[in-house]
Amino acid sequence: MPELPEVETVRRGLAPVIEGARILNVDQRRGDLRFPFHERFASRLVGRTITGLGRRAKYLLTDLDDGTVLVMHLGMSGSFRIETAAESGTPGEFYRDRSKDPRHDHVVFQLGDSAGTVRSNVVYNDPRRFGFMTLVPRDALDRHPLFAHLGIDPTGNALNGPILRTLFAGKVTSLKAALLDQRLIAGLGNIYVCEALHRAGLSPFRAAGTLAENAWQDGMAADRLAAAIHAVVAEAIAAGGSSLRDHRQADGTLGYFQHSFSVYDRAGRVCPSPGCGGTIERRMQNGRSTFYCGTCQI
DNA sequence: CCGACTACCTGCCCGC
DNA sequence: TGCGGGCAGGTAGTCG
Repeated sequence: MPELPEVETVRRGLAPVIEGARILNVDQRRGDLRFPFHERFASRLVGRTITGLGRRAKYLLTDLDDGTVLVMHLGMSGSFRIETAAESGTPGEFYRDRSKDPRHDHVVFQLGDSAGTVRSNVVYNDPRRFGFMTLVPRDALDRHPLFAHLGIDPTGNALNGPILRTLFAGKVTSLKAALLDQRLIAGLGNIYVCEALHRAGLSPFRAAGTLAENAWQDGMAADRLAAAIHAVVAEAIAAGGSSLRDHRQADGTLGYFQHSFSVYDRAGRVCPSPGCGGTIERRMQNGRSTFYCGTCQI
C-alpha cells in the first residue's frame, strides 16, 4: 500500500506513541520477512529507548539511544497498529483490530516507560511479507546499500523543473519508468506517478529525455511535472494517505485520498480534466498497470 | 553502466 | 460453490 504519503502518514501516527518510549520486549514471530532478520534482532532492541522516528523515501527510520537505527520498509502490504492498555483498562489486555488477520502479525514491539510499565504494543502486520526491518548504525546510514543510491526527495525544493530536465536528459526510457526509478526520485510509486502525470498533462509513454529537449514544443513540461508531483504528494499527505483497499492510518482511521484519484483505478471513467471529455484507460507498462487519459496527456 | 524482466508472497476478485 | 488465472501499493537480483 505504501508510497511516500502513506509512509509519512504512518510516521506521524506512530511518532507520538513511540518517541521517548522504551522497548520492553520484542516478539519476533518468524525468522524472515522479505529478508532474514538481523542476528539477535529482537535482543538488540530490548531495553533501548526510541529517540526519534524519521522517514527517508518509503523507509521509516527509528532512532535508538545506542546510535543504531531500526530501518523499516512496509513493502506492498505492511502496516502498523497501536494497541494501548488504556483502551481496555486492564494491563495486558489490548484492543483488537479485527481488520487484520492475526496470522500476519509478525513483530510486536512492547513499549513502556523508563520504570518498565507497559503502555502500548505496536504490531507489524504484513500478509505478503514484502516488507523488512534491519538495524544500521546511524553514522553509516548514508553509505548503506539501501540508501546510498536513493534519489532526491519529491517533497522539497530539491525537486523542480531544471532538476527534472537534468535527471531525465538523454533517457530513452518512458517518463513513467523514470519517475518510478528510486535512484532518480525516491518515494513515488505507481499511484502517485499516474496521478502526477495526469495532472501535468504528460503521457506516461513518452521518452523521459524529451522533457529536457529544447525542441520539444512544450518547454514548461518539466516545470509542470515538478509542480504536479509536489501538489499530488502534499495533498495525499494532508489527506492522511490513500486508502486503496485497506490502508489505515496508525490510529485506525481510514485515509481518504482515494476519493480524489483522477486516474488510478478509474479505467473507463470520464477524464476529470476540465473540457477534456476523454476516457481513462489502463495499459500494462513494465509489468504494472498505468492509468492515463489518452486525450489530454501528450 | 542502463533498462527490461522476474521473483518474492498472500488475498481477492473475476469468469467459468 | 469451487477453482484457476490475473492482479495488487515495492524492490532486489539477474540478464542482455
